[in-house]
Amino acid sequence: MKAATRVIVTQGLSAPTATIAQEAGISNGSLFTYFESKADLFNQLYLELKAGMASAALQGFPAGDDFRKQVFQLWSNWMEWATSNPEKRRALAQLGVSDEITPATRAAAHKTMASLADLMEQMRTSGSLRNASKGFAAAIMSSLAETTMDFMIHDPANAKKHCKVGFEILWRAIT
Amino acid sequence: MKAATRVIVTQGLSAPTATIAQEAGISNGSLFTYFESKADLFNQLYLELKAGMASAALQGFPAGDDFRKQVFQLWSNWMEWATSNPEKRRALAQLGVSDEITPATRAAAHKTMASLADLMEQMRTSGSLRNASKGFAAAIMSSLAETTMDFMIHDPANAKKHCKVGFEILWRAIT
DNA sequence: GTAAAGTGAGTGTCTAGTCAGTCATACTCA
DNA sequence: TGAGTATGACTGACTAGACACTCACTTTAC
Repeated sequence: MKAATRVIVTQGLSAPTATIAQEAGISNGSLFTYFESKADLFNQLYLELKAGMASAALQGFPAGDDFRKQVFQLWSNWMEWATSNPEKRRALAQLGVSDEITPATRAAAHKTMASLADLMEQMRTSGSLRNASKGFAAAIMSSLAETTMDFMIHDPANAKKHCKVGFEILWRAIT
Repeated sequence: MKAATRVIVTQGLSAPTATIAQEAGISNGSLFTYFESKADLFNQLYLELKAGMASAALQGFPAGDDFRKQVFQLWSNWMEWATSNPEKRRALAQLGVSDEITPATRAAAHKTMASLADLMEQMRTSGSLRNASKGFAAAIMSSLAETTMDFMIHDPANAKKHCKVGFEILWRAIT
């Protein structure tokens, strides 16, 4: 999985399986004893990365704290994950738009993010996004997060600032 | 270009050039008298689609009107373009993440959107996004627009509502 | 001694791009 | 007027290369 992530980042999804195998230190043949096909590898990887991202975002979530602090904690965790795992994020971006990823895999990935979705839903209903539909509100929040991550990674010198500004935009959108 | 757009939407960027040629009603060989390579075709198409999108967004821009109305006009135009050209948008999304599109093409595309960027910059400096960097603010606005488009296309029954809600979120973000 | 894991050359398939030749068109001039 | 001719668009069979996946065989682990 790590090897595939690295190779996808540098060569894209059309990278030969042989390259992935080499990067993993195994033969091309061996790869197919672990994964039925290249598409299967991609689907499993997508699922693993999504699950890892969600669990990182929810790490050490403060239960009783006030709402703004909770949301900020979530935001910080998410940004922390993104900045310390830029490769995973880039690979995920590529996999996400690939048509090799089956609807079933996407559905499974969505399930692993259920807690995250619940929290977003809570944010939506409690503020000015309440007129937005559930999915739309979640998508808006995700896209604000994704855009902020892009800029933190692309411009690390101002990462802290981007993180804060991004959060303020989110907060103004949801309250 | 139209044929390529249609084929990319249904088959992705890995569609054979022969399929694109067939869709255009010409032979595979002919295609290469108009485009040096498959990548060249993709780059030209990307540029054309981006330019078309920008010009559609700026169509009939009201010069003297009050600022909120101006921004809303821009927003409406953009959403109108997206909903009446879902194929172009989907093709653009695929091309945008492809590594066949050269940095030079991306730069040229950026240039064709200069007026749009100017307007976004005006929005940024005049409101609460003034703490955000220029690029970051523009990216946030674009991603709000893109997400809204996605939902308008995906859920046409509520398109009008999504359009309005999306604009309100943008307006709250920039004022 | 045996089962499991690993190997990598080989196979079948796919496709971008080529090129030798066809065909439609516009123009010339007897 | 229309046969001849030049031009360049168009054609599609073909080539060369790439790559996912297989399988007969080797190595390792216990």
